[in-house]
Amino acid sequence: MKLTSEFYQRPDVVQIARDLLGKYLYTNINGVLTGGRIVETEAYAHLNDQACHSHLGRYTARTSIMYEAGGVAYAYLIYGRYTLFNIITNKAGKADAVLIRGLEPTEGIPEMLLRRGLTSVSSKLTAGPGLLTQALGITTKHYGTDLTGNLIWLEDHGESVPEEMVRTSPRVGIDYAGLDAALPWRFRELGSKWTSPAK
DNA sequence: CTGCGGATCCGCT
DNA sequence: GCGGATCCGCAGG
Repeated sequence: MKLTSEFYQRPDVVQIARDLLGKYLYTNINGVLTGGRIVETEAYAHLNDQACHSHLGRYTARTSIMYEAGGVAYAYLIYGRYTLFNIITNKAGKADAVLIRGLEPTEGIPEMLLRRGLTSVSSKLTAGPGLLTQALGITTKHYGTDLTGNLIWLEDHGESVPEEMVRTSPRVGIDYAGLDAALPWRFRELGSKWTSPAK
């Protein structure tokens, strides 16, 4: 069943990031259904989380959508090249977000391969926040899309992810066959800035 | 108006 | 392991 606004509007963004593991993300772009199972997410908390775009509490062209009630898409361009897809959570005015970092492809694989310019399924298909958006056809045009609608949405298939498989906070992920690259190389603590790899 | 740096990925060494 | 690609949001003057 489709996730509802009640799911997205809960106050604990880390818990939502955790709960999103094992859920399914779908798009229906130009009549083509594509989707996959979520295996890695990352929580961004509104105030006092220096890695979060809304952490200063400012309302700008890019961050305005973050202040809407949970259940809308925040998509933005990074490095002039990749679109990243976030789910806005919490109540209106509480600008939390969850970045979707990794998917296990399940639906519309031929179309996703086409969009990615690949010929066979591998970790190159959807193991990374900038890769899965390309596979799903998500662009910055989808900024603000209602996730309870029929363009981009999430489903609960009743699958549970055992706690011992989960690495957590604020980045949460599970290991699984075929997408080893989904798991991280760098972390930050919730509330901190990014730790630059080499700079 | 200008300048800077980024929630990334890929290819080359 | 490292640099480059290639936009744009945002801050500062």
